[in-house]
Amino acid sequence: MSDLLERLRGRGWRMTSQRRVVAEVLDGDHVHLTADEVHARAARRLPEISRATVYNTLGELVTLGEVTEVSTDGRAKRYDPNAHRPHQHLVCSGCGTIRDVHPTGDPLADLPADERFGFTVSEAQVTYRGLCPSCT
Amino acid sequence: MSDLLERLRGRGWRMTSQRRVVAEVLDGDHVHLTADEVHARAARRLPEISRATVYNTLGELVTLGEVTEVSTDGRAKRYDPNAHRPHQHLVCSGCGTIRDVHPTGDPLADLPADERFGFTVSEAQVTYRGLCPSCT
DNA sequence: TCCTACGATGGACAGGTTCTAAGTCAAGAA
DNA sequence: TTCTTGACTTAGAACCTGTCCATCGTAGGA
Repeated sequence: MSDLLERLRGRGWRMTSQRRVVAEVLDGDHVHLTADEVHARAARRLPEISRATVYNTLGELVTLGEVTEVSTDGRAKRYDPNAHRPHQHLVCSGCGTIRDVHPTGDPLADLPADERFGFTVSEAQVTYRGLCPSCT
Repeated sequence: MSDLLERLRGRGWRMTSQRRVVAEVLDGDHVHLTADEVHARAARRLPEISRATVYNTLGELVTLGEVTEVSTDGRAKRYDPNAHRPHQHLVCSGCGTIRDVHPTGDPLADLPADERFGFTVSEAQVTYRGLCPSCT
């Protein structure tokens, strides 16, 4: 977990108590938290942390490539700290639970040149949807 | 384009001028409009149409399976009138343009049983991201 | 033509996120 | 160590998207 803090420091990040707490929250359980959940967990350790700071910090972490944004429904974005190992997401249509999954094959290879319309395609995100065991 | 109106009438839809205009807007250019853009275009023909009506009508069209919702970023949902031919989306990270694409292969088949965690997986959405010719 | 249930209206409201102006502090310089 | 400064944080307002509600209007059958 200090890995992340080390990397951030190495990139010249000014280390404040707020940023440290946000980074530690994300680096803890590898679940997919909303900004509000991150704020709630951070506030347990640093009660006066403001929402704006959480949003700012999350935005910076995304820019730095340390976490990725996941927006599976139209509701709040979720933040995925597992940005270094490529993976896709499996979402329960019932309760919204998200799991990281690792499909075989490369979806990028499945998009023929004549379906790219001159785009420089760099990424393929796959979202699997279904019902989890408890919602079935 | 009257196809859509015919189908809706056939399903017992009560045809009002508002619903007609919304359906026609969607059935016009096959682009992916936000609810607000649909409202703006509809209002060019029927200035007093309200936002609530546009949201209601779009929601009904989604329920009927005539259009699908697409949320590629965390921002406004977009409405895709091309609901009858299965396809995926190619999104420009620069300007947000969305194109329908038809990859080969079936992403559902690429998710092994031991990566399904007991879920009943029913659908796989693929979002390709990159830069369009004008944003490159 | 008349009725009436279904649809439309607009304004309030709510959740999520971004912006702003003012105050605070980490970290390099002296 | 103390000073300095610009980057960071804060609270709250503002904004955007979407939903809800009470009331009014009208499509379409009798």
